[in-house]
Amino acid sequence: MERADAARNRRAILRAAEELLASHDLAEVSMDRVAAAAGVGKGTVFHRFGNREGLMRALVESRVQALSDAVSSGPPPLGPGAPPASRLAAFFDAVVELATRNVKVMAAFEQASTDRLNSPIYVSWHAHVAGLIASATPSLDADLTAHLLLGSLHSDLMLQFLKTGETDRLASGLRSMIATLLR
Amino acid sequence: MERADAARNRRAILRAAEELLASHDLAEVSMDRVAAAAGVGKGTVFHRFGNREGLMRALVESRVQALSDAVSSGPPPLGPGAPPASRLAAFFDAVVELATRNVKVMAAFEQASTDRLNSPIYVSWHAHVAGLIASATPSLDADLTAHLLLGSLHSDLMLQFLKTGETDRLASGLRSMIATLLR
Amino acid sequence: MERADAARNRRAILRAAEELLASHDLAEVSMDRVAAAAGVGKGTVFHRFGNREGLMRALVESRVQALSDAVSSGPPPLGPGAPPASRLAAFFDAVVELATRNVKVMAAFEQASTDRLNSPIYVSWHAHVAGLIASATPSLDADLTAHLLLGSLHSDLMLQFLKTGETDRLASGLRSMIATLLR
Amino acid sequence: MERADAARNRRAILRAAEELLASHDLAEVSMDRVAAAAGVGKGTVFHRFGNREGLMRALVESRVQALSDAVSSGPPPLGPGAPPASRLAAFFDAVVELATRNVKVMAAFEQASTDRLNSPIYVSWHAHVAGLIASATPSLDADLTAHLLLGSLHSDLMLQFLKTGETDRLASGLRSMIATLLR
DNA sequence: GGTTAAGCGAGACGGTACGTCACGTCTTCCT
DNA sequence: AGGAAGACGTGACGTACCGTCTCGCTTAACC
Repeated sequence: MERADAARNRRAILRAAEELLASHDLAEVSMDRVAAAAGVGKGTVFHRFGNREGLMRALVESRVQALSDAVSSGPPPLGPGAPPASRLAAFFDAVVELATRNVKVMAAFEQASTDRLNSPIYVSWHAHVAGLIASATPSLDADLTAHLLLGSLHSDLMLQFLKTGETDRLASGLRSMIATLLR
Repeated sequence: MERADAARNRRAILRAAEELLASHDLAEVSMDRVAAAAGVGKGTVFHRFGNREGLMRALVESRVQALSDAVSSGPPPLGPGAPPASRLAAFFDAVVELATRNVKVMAAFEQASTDRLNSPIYVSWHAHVAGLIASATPSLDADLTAHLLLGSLHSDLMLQFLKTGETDRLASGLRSMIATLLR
Repeated sequence: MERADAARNRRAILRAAEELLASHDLAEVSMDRVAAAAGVGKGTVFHRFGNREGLMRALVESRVQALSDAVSSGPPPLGPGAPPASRLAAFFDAVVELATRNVKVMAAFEQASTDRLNSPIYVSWHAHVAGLIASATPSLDADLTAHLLLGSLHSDLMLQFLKTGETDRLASGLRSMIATLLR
Repeated sequence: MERADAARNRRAILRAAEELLASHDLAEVSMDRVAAAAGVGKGTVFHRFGNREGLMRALVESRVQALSDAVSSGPPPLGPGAPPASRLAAFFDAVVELATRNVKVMAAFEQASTDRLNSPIYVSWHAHVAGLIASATPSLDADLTAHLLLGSLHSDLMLQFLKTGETDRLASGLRSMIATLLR
């Protein structure tokens, strides 16, 4: 079992990392600073998360958990039960909303990631999207189309639209794009 | 005017960087090594290109020049004259082909870039694509759609498809996606 | 406590620096080369010694330790017990001998030093010499005279006499000078 | 012949260097800054003075000229005519005074000099001092003693005494030292 | 409740990349 | 034609980062 202090430190680190990301430029959030801000030695951070990528992934995962649950077992249209096209639209709406609220975290993850396309999160998202596409419009190359759609979620684009406060323009644009493609 | 030796060194550096990128892992291509491989002092590299990002941008630009020329003044369908939809398809074909041949360079640029969306290349590509979309299908949010389409060209995706040799699957998928959207 | 590897590296660095100084021109002994010769990263050298001056000081200190011990607790005439004049003569003999054997190191230190007169070594030497002068000949301005005498030990002078193999001429000249002054 | 503008630039450079040395820390007086302050291209500085050492030497020489003249053809006791001991005392008084007024310049020269002991100025001073010593007290090793005495004039010591405003203590100490030695 | 060993915490340490700076050269232009 | 200007080349220095390693401590499970 994880010791009590270990759990406490894990939380402290995640929280410190989040706050630093929120308040500072990405490049300024070094592992050292995270450790210091968490009131913890650097070794602890690495012990707990392996490396920068691990920390950032953990950060993302903590923010993504709710969505995953909603998708796999929540109520429609996000969860099972609704028609694929609706689920897809709902999913991208949710993802855009999620990414909007956590741009810095997503950006940090992307930047630290060595193999983004094979990270658990991307893989699961891709599987979900591709599955929905396949059942909605079998004539499409579902696998590829899923990649292309998910490509729209890169943090730099999110950041750009967030800066001008047009995130819903992004969301609606994506939704109509999906609608057109699945027709 | 640029001095003769300066020009020679600039070429040597660009060439050395390219060769190193081709033969080594991206992380191993340090500025020092580029300098050494070019037979030039490290200071020279920084003097000429400012920083890593500058070098990588220059590298990309050198590879992109031909495409830019073809787009602005070459023969149709890439250049002016063809209907927008054809030009768009031709453009993405060309970009995929270009990116395929220079994945390492593109990846290096992305990784070193602090503000990809505002880099000259992205800006010009986006302007071109958005313009074509606007004239082909005025009902679309051209600006946004251009961003979404260009999002498909991230190096990690290119790399993935290149590894399995399916780059034409990517190209054709993109083309049909564009066709659907512009309809 | 100092970690085992740290101690090992410290020794390796000092040794490499010494050998490089012995075999190369002072200007060619860069921190990079020292690191490389020691089989150690450059960061390690700076981590351990702060900067060039720190490294050179450490080098000198390592060579000076024996003399310091002999002065503070060794047998007369260098150590306590002998009359001040003898101790002074013995001290300068020893210092000249020491400096002769380590000209390059002393020169390197002088060159890298920003505030030679306040370096621990100079301060301790000066205190020792001034103390002896004061007790031998109270009528002298001991503090000042100590500075003047120590001024004779600049590496450029040592080097000059070393080149012509006349170091004992220097030593005996100094000794007789001291004798005259203390009379 | 030197062109008029060349001479003007030479003067401007020397003057700029002096002012910079007076108002800034030695390490901050780079050749670039001297050139800029003189309103002149960097190439001009190097063209005129060869390198940093050359510039600093020129600076020192410009300050030392008057003393040299006084020594070789001025009135006693500095110039010829007075007994050697007096001339020596007068010389060191003059040098201390000179060095005091120009510590920064002297320090800059020392620091930039590769072979101080063979610089024209040191050589001439040494010859003068050694000659006087030899004729005043033939039993001494004049050559060596001259070196030892001149060793007292290092800029770091001057600086130290200048900071505490005790330059006359230094001068009188030196004078009595000389008196004792020549007796 | 005390003991102990395994996990944990802390940060010193190692190494490499990046970027700055200053010196000195060299070409190009101007007078 | 020679001097002025500064772009250019070069290497050294030092910083900052990531990730490792060692040593001391804590804690949780067991006696």
